[in-house]
Amino acid sequence: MYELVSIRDVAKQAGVAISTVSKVLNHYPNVSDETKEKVNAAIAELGFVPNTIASALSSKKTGRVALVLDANRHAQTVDEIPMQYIIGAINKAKEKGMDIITVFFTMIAEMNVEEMTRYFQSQGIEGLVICDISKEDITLRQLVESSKFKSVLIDAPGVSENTSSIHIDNTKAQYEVAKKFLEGKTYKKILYLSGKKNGYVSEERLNGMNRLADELGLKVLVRTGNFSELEARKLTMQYAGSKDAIICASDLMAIGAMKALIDMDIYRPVCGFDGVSLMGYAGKQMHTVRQDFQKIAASAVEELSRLMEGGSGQDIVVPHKLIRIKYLDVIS
Amino acid sequence: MYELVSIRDVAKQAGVAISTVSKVLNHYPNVSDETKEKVNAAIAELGFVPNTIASALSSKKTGRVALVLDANRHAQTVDEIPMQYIIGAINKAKEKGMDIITVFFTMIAEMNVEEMTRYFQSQGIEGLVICDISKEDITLRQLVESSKFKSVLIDAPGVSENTSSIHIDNTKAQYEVAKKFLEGKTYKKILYLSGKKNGYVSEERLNGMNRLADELGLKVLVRTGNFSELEARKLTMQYAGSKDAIICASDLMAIGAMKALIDMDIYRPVCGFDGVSLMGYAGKQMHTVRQDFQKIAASAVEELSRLMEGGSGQDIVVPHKLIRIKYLDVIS
DNA sequence: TTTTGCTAAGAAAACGTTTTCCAGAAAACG
DNA sequence: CGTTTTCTGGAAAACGTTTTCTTAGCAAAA
Repeated sequence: MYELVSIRDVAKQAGVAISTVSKVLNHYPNVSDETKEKVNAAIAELGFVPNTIASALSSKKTGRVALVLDANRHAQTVDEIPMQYIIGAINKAKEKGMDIITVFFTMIAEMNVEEMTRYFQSQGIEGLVICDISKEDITLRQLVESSKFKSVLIDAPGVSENTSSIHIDNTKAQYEVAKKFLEGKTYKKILYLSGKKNGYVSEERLNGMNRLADELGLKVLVRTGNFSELEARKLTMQYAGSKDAIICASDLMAIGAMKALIDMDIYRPVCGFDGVSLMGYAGKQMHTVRQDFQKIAASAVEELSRLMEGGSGQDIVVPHKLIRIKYLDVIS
Repeated sequence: MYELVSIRDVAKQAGVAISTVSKVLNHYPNVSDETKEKVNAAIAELGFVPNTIASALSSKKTGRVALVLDANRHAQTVDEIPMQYIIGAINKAKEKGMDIITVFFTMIAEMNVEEMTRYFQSQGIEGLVICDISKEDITLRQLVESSKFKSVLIDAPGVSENTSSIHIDNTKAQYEVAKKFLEGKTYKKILYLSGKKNGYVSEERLNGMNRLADELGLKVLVRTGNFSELEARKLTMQYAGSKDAIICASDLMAIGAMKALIDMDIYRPVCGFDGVSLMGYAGKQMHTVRQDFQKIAASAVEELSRLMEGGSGQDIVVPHKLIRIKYLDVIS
């Protein structure tokens, strides 16, 4: 590191004490306009930028935040959602003067709570944005509940003094998109490809589906597709023959289903969920739910910042949109 | 931050001086096995983890590295390459005890060299992995050449004492894949969709294409597709009618070309470049060049670490593979 | 005039490490 | 047995900030 100019140099240049420079830097109240100006002039002249590391050590505030992403997700390289989370989080963090450290589940999978705590603490991490935690990620859940860090959970419940939750209304969204999908149709026998067993969003979406089924008197066969394209493909091969339509808890599964239908050479309408642009490449039109993942991640960072400033946790529901996705939506 | 236990506590527990603990921590030579054991016992007992921030301040070594990604890239949400870079870099960094800060071009676009330098320095960043810098990114290039940081350029030239370059042999790869694509065929009139004007890899690939054209006596019409699907689509619409085949400098453009051909309802064989799995979703078979982006990014971090330890820059050529991509390659 | 209250600015300790330098003991040497 | 060398461990300064405490100065109140 080339530390060219320090607060010390600024102080000398401006003819004031180090502490005074620091006060100007941190917008302390008790400093005269005159001194402020002198200091700012010196800062500009010397091209001083505060050393965030020293500042972090002294103030015990790092502004560092970890974005924790599911490992399973990027196993499927076509899954664009994690990247959207990253972009949204990083941009907002920049705006807020925070630093995002991206961490994958796999990196911390073998750790227990104490180890995780120490790992994050030694890195100076003060808050966590956790994406898609499931009921089975016990250690991570314990970490969140330990209240050692402020955290925001994307797509998982868990509001407390130190924890907020941010998500769309999955139940409602699944209900609505399926309803629209079925509107004016006479499909009764539905194959529903659910997400993960013990996944929060999966259960909510399933609830939405069930509610609609009750309302419309549908016969719904539920199978767990694990959010996997391949799994959806298999299940479609197995069950689609005797069904009227297929409703999926994710677009990736919808693609798997569509590909299977093509291979089987039968037609069944398919309904998706997520609104990923990959869908456009399957070359089909389809009803789905559009989530703005970048915006969700940005809101999560914003919320985390609020928590870190002393706010207490809350449940945030972001709006979704029902769309009909098609090729031209994507490339234009 | 909850600093539970410091080196001071360890020292007290082990009955040695602070400096001794530090020496054990950093594997200094002059410490007896007996003392080492005492210290390690104390560390284990207290669950001590060194505070990386204090360590960074004191040693003036942060181990922080910025991964700089092209802004244009993620405008196309289906582009999976940046995510592959991120995964590869982060995993290797973890292994090496380094920290990756992901930075997008857009964030630093409006800065001049001095500002960029200060920005990175204030963040304690010691090295850069820069992806896809082009000839027009003058400031970033100046930053690299300023030698204030060690850097590794992915897909761009620029070897010096402080800078390494890592890339496949684009010229050769383009030559080979096109040759294989044309093998046994009689296509003579080729539409070549090149990448960016002033892009390093684009020029290299074009050279490879030209070499083959000379060799085989092909008539090649070169148009700049800017690595954009939409642009490739337009160019295909415009020129494909009078050509025998289309060779593209990226898979994304190949997809654009294919979609256009479908819309035009004519058949022309298409050749791609990159081997992205998205290709599988276009539902076609195609010749292309497979690059392992995760591995490339991992090697880049490894190389950066070598530079930071005093090694000097070098040019690293990683191998590529010629493949024929198809749906099942992707989902299974 | 003396006291009180207030503001602005400086002095200095602290944050948790690393690293240089030094002292003492033990070992090697003549 | 005295001298030098080697080895181990400790003391203390340093890294660049923040923050608490103190003081000087001055105006208002008594």
